[in-house]
Parts: sequence; C-alpha cells; structure tokens
Amino acid sequence: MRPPEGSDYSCRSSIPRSERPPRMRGQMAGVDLDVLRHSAAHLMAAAVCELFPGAEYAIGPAIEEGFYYDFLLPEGARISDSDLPNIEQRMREIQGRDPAYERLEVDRDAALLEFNRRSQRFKVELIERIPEGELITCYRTGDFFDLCRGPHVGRASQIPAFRLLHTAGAYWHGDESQPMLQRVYGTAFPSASELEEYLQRVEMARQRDHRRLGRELDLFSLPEELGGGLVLWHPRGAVVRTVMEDYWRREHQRAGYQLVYTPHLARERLWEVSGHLGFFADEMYGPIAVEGDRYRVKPMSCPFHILIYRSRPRSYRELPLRLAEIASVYRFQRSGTLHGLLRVRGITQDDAHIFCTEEQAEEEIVGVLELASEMLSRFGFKELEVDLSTKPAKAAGEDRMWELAEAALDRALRRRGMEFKVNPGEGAFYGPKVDIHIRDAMGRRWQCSTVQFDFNEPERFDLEYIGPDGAAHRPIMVHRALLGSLERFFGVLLEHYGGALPFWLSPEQVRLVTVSDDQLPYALEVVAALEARGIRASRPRPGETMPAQIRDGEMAKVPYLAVVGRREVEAGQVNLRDTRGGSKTLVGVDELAARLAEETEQA
RNA sequence: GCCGACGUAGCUCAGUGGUAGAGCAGCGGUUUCGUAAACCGCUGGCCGGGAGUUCGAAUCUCCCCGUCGGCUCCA
Repeated sequence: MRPPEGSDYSCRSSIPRSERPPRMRGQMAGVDLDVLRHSAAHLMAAAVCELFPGAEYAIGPAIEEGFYYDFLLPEGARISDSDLPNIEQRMREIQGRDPAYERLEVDRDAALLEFNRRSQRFKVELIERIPEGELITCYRTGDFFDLCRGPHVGRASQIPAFRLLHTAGAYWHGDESQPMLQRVYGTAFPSASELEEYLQRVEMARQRDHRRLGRELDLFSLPEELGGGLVLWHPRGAVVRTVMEDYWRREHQRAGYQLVYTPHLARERLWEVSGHLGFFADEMYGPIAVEGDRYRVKPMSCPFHILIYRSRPRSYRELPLRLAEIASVYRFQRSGTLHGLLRVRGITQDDAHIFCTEEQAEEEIVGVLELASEMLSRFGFKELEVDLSTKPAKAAGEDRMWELAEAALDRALRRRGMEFKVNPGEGAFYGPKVDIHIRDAMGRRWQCSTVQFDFNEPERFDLEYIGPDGAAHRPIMVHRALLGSLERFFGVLLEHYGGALPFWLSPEQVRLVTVSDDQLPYALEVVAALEARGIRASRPRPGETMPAQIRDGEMAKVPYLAVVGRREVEAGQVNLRDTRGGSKTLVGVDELAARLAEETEQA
C-alpha cells in the first residue's frame, strides 16, 4: 500500500535535507563544535531575553550546521530577519561583559520553583518529564538561567565567530496542536575564517539549486498558473528525461521485466478494494463524477498491475512475473511542503511489481538490488547506504510470511555484499522493506530505491497462481522503485552535477562555434555528421562573435564546443574545447564522431 | 495547514506618498571577429490580485493568491 517510490514518504521534513552530512559535526581544530554552538545558542537566548523582556525560551540545541533556539515572545512581539543584526549586536555586548557559563546542580523542587518564578512554562514542562532521581543541572550565564545538561564553554568570550542566519516558525515538540514558537537559527565556528568558509559554501549550494539551474538551463518550470507541485518539462529537460527513460526501459527489459501502460484514473471502488481509500486517502485527490460513478486519480500503480496479473488464471510456470511502468501518479501534498522538483504533486514513478513464489523471493530481491546498484552507479552514485526495516508493532500478514520476507531481504543483501543497517520495527504495516540512499556531491543523503514486500494487497485482491500440485497458492508481491520519482531524481542529479550533466545525459552534447559566419556551411556539415552518429549536436548562431558563442556555450554547460575557423575548414577538423576538462584539441570530424559515440557508450 | 519573510520587465535587482528605472535577455541595424560578453538603437510593466486610507499609492492598512525559509537534529 505504501508507495514504492522514494520521492516523498521517506522524509519527515519538507526538504530532504534532513539527511545531512556528518562532516560539520564534532571536533574541529581541537574545539568541540557542538559545545561551542550550544553555548552560542545560550548566548543568543540571553540576548533575546534582554531585548524582549518576558520571552519564554523552549529548547536550543546544537545542530548539524549550527544551532537554534525556540522562543515564545510576549503578546504582539515577533522576531523577523531584520532583528537578527540587533540580536547579534546584543550578543557581542554580552560577550563584552564576558559572563562565565556557571554549572549548577539543583534538586527538582528548587528547579521547578525557579522556573515557575521566571514564568518559563516550557522549562517547567521539561523538568516534569525528567525521570525521578535523575540529576538536574542548570547553567547561569549572567542573568540568563537555563535548564541544561551542558557542557558549555567557560566564558562567553570563548565563542570566537557566530552569525544568526534566519528565523522560522516551529511547533513546540513539532506538534501542530502545540503553540507555534519562533525559532532563530544561527551558526558558530572556532574562527572567523571558518565561518566565512561556511557562508561561502552555503552560497555555492544556492548557486546549484536545481530550481535556479532549471530556469537558467531552460530545463523545466513550475509556473504558478499551472498549480503547485506540477512540472512542465521543457524541450531540453525532456531530452534528458527521454535519455533516462530509454536507459531505464532497456535495463528493465534486459532484467526480465515486461513493460506495461495503465491509465490515470480508476473507479473509486478499486481504491476501496486496494485499501488506498482507507490508508492513503489523505494523499488522494477527490472524486470525479463519471456517468453517476465516482473515479479517482491514481496515487500509485499497484492496483493496476494487480488487475493485469489477475486478468487470467496464472500458472507457477509464468512466475516470476515482473511488470514495470514509468507511471504518472498524483498525490496531494500540503502546500508548505512542496519544493521544486524535490517534492511535487505530479510524480513520475519508476514503478514495478514482482509477483513470484515464496521460493523465488530471495532471487528476485537479489535481482532488484543488482539492477538498482547498476543504475544508480551509471548515474554517478557509487556510494550507497542501505536500510532494512523490519516488522512493526501493527502489521498485516502472517508471522511466517514476515520471517520469510525478512530472511529473503537479509540474505539477498549479504549475497550482494551490501552493507546495511537494520531498523527494527520500521517496516510498513504490509511488509518489510529495503531502502537505498545515495550521497550527492555535497554529501547530502537522498533516498532513491525502495524494495517492499506486500502481504496486504494480494490478500485484498485474492491473487493466486496454480502450483505444480494443481492447487491455488497466494503469490508473493514486491513493490519496487529504483530512481524513486523522475522529478526528484532529476533534481538531485542537477544539484549533484551543478547542472553540468554527464555527457550521455547532456541535452546538448556538442555545440558548433564559428570564428566568422564564413564557416557556417562547414559547421552545418559537421552537425549533420555528428547527428548521423546519434550525437546531440547544435548549430552556431550566425552573427555572434566567437567569444560570445564560447561564453554562451560555457554557460549552457555544453560538454564540448567545436570551434571551426578557416584553418579547421581547410583541414577538415574542429578545434574541440572540453568545457569540463578545459583542454583544447584539434581533431578530424570522423574521429570526433567516433570518439563521442564511444563516450556515450561508456559513460 | 501553521509561523516568518518575500512578490516591480523573461532573469537579477534599484526605486519608502508626487510622471515606473538599470543591467542582462529579446528585437532591428552595423560589425565578420581565433577560445567566457563587439557596437548603436528599439521594444517590453494592471509594481502578484482585490478592497481601503489619501488630492495622489509600487510605496501606508486589510483580505486573498503565490514563492521562499522552517515546523524535535529533544534540557
């Protein structure tokens, strides 16, 4: 029932950057960064309390890239980004007074009394949640007094470099029924130069934001007239997508999958039978009236593939049956969670369902893992991280099936030599699963592939096959997606490569550049020769100076610029500028075509 | 959905109550050039939408729409 795709349900927070690299954490130049940042959070809270008397402070931990602190401000007050410089200024003033971070062990009653006296309801609540008998510690920094486990730096002056970054709303305990607090994010480093470096890194990440690249490289758009979370693939983006899909289909056919097509709508009754209306209704769009009947837009493909399976009696001889489809599905996502291509409502899922016998399950999983590794590696993701999630407390299906499926996943992973982490109880209610994550060039972690057993739907649709014994048996069903969603995978690819896609995926692989318009006819011949070899080559723009053409080509991130002037025309060559490697080589046209065709092959 | 910020030309942005601006892109012309921007000119705006305040609103107020940053990484 749960979607076999990695695009959406895997991430708790709106932006999959919850899965961040560990590299900024821990020790740095002999200073514990977490301690430094946690101390900076206290310093900030002290400043906020001075500037906004009556502010209540909630929690203020060190996080991956800095720290935050949550506040409930007095009625009518608010902190906006424009207040950040003032708060920073006040933090520096406090540093000038250089208070110590003074650790106090207090007993529960004294702590409660103190925080009640200070009207700090969140701290009171936190104390009440501390188990009886556990040591309670507080820290005093000048006038600021906080419940805190520590440790901290000795004095406020020992925080050499900090910067407040932005504000946000955050629910107390992340719970929508709780009050909305104001969160202030900041970061701190042992030196000004490290802070500067960090800020530059953030700026670099901004530069390679896929939404920006999508516009600059004319790949896709998400116009607001169209509606939130819906993507228009422009011609250049569509070229990339076509290359991805062609590759995907070829690999799947080679791996024994059969391709199918299914519609975008189905009668509501089908979604009742499948259980989606019970478990997934919140993410489905409302009914569409059709001749007195109700239809729903599909959020997943599984019921369709099941109907194909069920279209006639099945024999054990035709198992495993692997049905694959690059399918458009639509899921409602709250507007606040939409994010470029990374979280959309119109999703293209690279979906497949495997129907097999119990004995075949392990072999099938091995096959899926192999295909996933191969495809992800072809796209440039060699480092994979794998999670195996097992039976949760509430689960459908017999224990015997769970044991069988978990064992199949475990053995398949071992056979493939893949290291993995077990997440006990994290499986879907309908079956255990394996998720594969990739790391991009900036160290961020993304979920892509997912392989999920499903004991629920075969039951609901009463699937069977006739075994060698002549009796009916229930097949095993496995959902799996390898790229997750094409939208999201494309977004990740773009950011991973900073827009400079590998040659085989490049929307435009070679662009001809002329020294003057005199070489136009020759340039067109070269384009034709390259196109004849299946290379995506494009003609020069007449009337442009050569430096302008070079610059345009560089900015469009075309892998190769083939410059032709009088000398090249005479020699039947091009002067090939490699925009990635920076080299320039003279090469004959035939050789160029052969070389580029080969480069597509190996990738 | 909720909190906050933002919304001015295709893009990046300036303009804080008094005639809507710049650069790039686009279009037209001139130039025909050897590895990241030739030169000149022109077009282009319901200042996100609606209501209000005002003699006068891109600018102030309210509502709506959209986008962006976030919404436990637990003292």
